[in-house]
Amino acid sequence: MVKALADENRLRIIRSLAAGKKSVSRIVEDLGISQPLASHHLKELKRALLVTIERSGPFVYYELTDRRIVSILTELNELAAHLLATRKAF
Amino acid sequence: MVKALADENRLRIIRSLAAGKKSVSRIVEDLGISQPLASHHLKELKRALLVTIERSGPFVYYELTDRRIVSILTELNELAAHLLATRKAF
DNA sequence: AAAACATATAAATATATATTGATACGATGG
DNA sequence: CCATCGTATCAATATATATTTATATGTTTT
Repeated sequence: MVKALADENRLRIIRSLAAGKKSVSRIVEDLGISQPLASHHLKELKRALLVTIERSGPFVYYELTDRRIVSILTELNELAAHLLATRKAF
Repeated sequence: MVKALADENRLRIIRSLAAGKKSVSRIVEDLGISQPLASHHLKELKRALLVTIERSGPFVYYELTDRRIVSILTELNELAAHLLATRKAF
């Protein structure tokens, strides 16, 4: 699960999905990445159970399985900011 | 930072350090990994500001910079357990 | 059924990261 | 000062993962 989070593009996808359910093409234009790349990362997120799928016509909508992931990532972000701000040296 | 967490051995090191400051050799025997490998992972954790160093004679003690990382990892673990328990299919 | 669109998969490549084995460095005790 | 112990670094290798390009699959519309 942590590995699924350890990628810039997947974190961006999660951040994008925090606003709600989205189709693949919507994610593609939101992030400005190629469609196969988006598909690949969505597959990884799904494998980690972080997102769920919903088909509707030709569209496939992805949605966060559990919004707790967003708050956990927020905590991690705050911790990182704090560590950066208070570190002694580079 | 998430990348620093995305490794089995590094998670084990953090779990081990949750009990308190430890020397490299202590970590090596705790985890049963080679000394260079432990050194390598400790370096990564340090790079991510997750651990701090303290030298004492020939020993180098590593310590968690901030214990919040432990609770965040606990939350992640609980979320993972929950997602696994409630998933619809494999 | 053909065309158009949305998404997924496959193959190829590139890149990053983990691991091992050998060795260097630094501190300590004899 | 030499030997030893703890730790770090280096080089080599293995493995995993991201990215791209091309193509396949499935759905809708006409």
